[in-house]
Amino acid sequence: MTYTIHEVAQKTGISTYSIRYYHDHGMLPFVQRDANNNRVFSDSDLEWLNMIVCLRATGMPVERIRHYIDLVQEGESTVPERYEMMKVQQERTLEEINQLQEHLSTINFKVDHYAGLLDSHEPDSFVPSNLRQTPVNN
Amino acid sequence: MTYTIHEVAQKTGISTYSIRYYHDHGMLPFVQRDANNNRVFSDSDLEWLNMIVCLRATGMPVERIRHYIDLVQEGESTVPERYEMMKVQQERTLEEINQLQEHLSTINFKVDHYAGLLDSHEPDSFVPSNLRQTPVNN
DNA sequence: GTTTAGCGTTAGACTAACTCTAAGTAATAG
DNA sequence: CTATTACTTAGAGTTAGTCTAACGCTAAAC
Repeated sequence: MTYTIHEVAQKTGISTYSIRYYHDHGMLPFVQRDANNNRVFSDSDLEWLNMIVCLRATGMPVERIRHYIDLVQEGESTVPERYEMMKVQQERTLEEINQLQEHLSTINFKVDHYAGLLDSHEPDSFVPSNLRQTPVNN
Repeated sequence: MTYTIHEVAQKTGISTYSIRYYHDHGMLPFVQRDANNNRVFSDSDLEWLNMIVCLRATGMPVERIRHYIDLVQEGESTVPERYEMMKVQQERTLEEINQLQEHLSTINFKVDHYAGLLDSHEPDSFVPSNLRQTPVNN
């Protein structure tokens, strides 16, 4: 089964711009061309693309991904380096998730804060008069 | 208590470049200048900076953050919009964490895969001869 | 049989959010 | 009094796209 660039974009949710960008930067070395010079994607190219998306989304720079893909093509002797790369990425991603969770709780706090403010200004809600007009920080 | 830009960079882990960038783009409207035109940061500026970092790290564009900070300065009447902004950010961050967790399991899989490969090539490990030299995909 | 619509191509301009460099000022140290 | 240090600004450079313009090929419409 083969796909046009637009079909790939549809299937993966990645823009055609990005797909061309990845291809042009050596991250999709197996993509073929048809008689009309159009890119032809196979299922295995889609899998590669998914891997690229995974690595990008977890913060690996394009240049590193390119290097990783080069390593894969060089064969089994590069497994140790690939292993190290993936362990680094694993660590980085765990760290990133932790940070996001911390940021999320900051945001949760803000949401609750604003919800409280809005609630206390609902016309129907009762607020003791000595609590109205409290200074709102932010 | 006040701080120089380098002290702030140290305290927060944000580069002086970024701090100036945020200030220049209206996201730190309360930062003062000393007689020598150098930026002077207060503890409350540090808190603002932390909020900026939180919003940036969870994917809010600089322009939106600026807008948020403008809203805060406009006073209580903008609480509903700020509430909506924070709820959007909350939702987006939850989504982002979920995606990262999915990507992490892809990476975990790779790590295990490579660990297995390395293990089976350890000189001391026993591998039945009919299992050696299996084709390594990637 | 031409023309026009549709999908693809490339080269290159544009953008966001930094990141860095260069050139300048002002206080401080020797 | 000069040298170093800490800051300033303007503007160039970088990354990872994103978009536009100009063009090619094919297929359907007139």
